[in-house]
Amino acid sequence: MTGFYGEHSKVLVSVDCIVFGFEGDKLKLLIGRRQMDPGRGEWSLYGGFVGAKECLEDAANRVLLELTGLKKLYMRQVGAFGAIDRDPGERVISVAYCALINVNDYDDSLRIQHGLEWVNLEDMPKLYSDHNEMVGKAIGMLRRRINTEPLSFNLLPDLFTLTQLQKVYEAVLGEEIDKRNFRKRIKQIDFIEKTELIDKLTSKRGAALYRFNKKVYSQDPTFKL
Amino acid sequence: MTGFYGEHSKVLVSVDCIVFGFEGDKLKLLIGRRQMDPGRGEWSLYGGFVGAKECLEDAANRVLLELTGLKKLYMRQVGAFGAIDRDPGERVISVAYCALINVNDYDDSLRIQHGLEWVNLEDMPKLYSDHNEMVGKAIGMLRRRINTEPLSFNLLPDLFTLTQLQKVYEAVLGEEIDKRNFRKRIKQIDFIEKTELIDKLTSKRGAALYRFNKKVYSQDPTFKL
DNA sequence: CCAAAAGTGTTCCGTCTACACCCATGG
DNA sequence: CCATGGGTGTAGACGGAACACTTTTGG
Repeated sequence: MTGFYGEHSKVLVSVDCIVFGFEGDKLKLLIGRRQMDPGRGEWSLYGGFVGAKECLEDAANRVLLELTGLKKLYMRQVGAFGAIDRDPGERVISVAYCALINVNDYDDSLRIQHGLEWVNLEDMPKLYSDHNEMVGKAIGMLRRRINTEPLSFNLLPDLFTLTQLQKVYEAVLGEEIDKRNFRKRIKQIDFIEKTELIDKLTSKRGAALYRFNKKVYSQDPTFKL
Repeated sequence: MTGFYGEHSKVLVSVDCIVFGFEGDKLKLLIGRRQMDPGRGEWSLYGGFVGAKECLEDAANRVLLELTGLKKLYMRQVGAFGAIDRDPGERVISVAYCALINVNDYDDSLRIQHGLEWVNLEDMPKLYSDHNEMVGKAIGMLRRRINTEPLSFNLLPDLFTLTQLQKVYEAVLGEEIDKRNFRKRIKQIDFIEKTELIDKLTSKRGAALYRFNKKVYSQDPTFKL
């Protein structure tokens, strides 16, 4: 080790992934029973150590890929957590990342293979170490950003109905929204496109399917729901 | 070292402090010439390594105390920066913290002793490594939060005039605000108290001095400017 | 034929914005 | 007496919130 800063102490750095999904009308969180000591058997976020030649985002993406089989997820840093004894095993500073996935894209066998479960956010149990705090911060971030960043589409299939979209907003914000007002606002957003397709699964009458148009969005990436 | 996670690599972790002040009608940033290799002589934020027995907040507070002689500053985590070669010397993951100080409380001899300068934010030079990115993120945070968190008072003396307060808002948001509208909104906020005192320094007529009432705020810590 | 979800407009109220003049005082 | 910054109110525009009924169709 020939570093410039040799005299200073080094610490383990990990990433922990807060993976949100959406099903029915509930926000879900992907957690598992911890499979190593200390804390074996406790509910926990899924994480991993940051490699010597790996940047934080790469580490988070690696862990997410391992976990979901999915690349290019929506992912945002939640923050660094560095209390001395946050990990009972040894000092570990962890950087939390929040990812949003569409549950339909998710290969359930991977979930089972890793011993993971989707839990409703409102039923979240006590998690290992400071993981509850990480989840809390992540939700706060989603709430603050959902009206100014196109988050919500990451939780839905490519084609979605307005009712589904509204349910996502309601689940993230934790409050009911008036249907007519919601749809009025959506109509003004030009990167949410109505398609000719109709979804007949969730209702007898059928509902128009919409799509997030990334190109239109990137031309004017400002909106306010 | 008898850790549970012994096989994983450890890295140096530092904190970098983004210190904002306010003077006249400008936001200022405290930076200095880097006094060690690599990068000696480049403009840089002030930072320090995180000790083995020190949590991130403590490290940031230690560095800020060293720098300003002040405790209990308003301080928020900006985020973790972990690109592999972000530091040309050796791998260092850095957690950036943003602090707001009242320039009047600041002992200028400490500034000189550390070779630091206040620069206007708009004249910010190229900084060492990814420090410009840190500052950018910090400003974004301030802008998003200034209307829902009582930030602004940290940049002012205990007693301040409404014009001073407005200048802080204008500097942070980077836009002019209508004086009458601003004062109308301030009047509705009950934790901003008018005192009987009058400031005769900045104007001939004299301006009423106001005060942030922490107790009133803590009873109802929600507002919206 | 009925249950279940989709779809659709209007009114009201409160909030934000634009805007210009008088006041007090030190020098 | 005048230059400087302090202080004040109103009208019009706009956006958000409340609110209920009709449509379609599978079972």
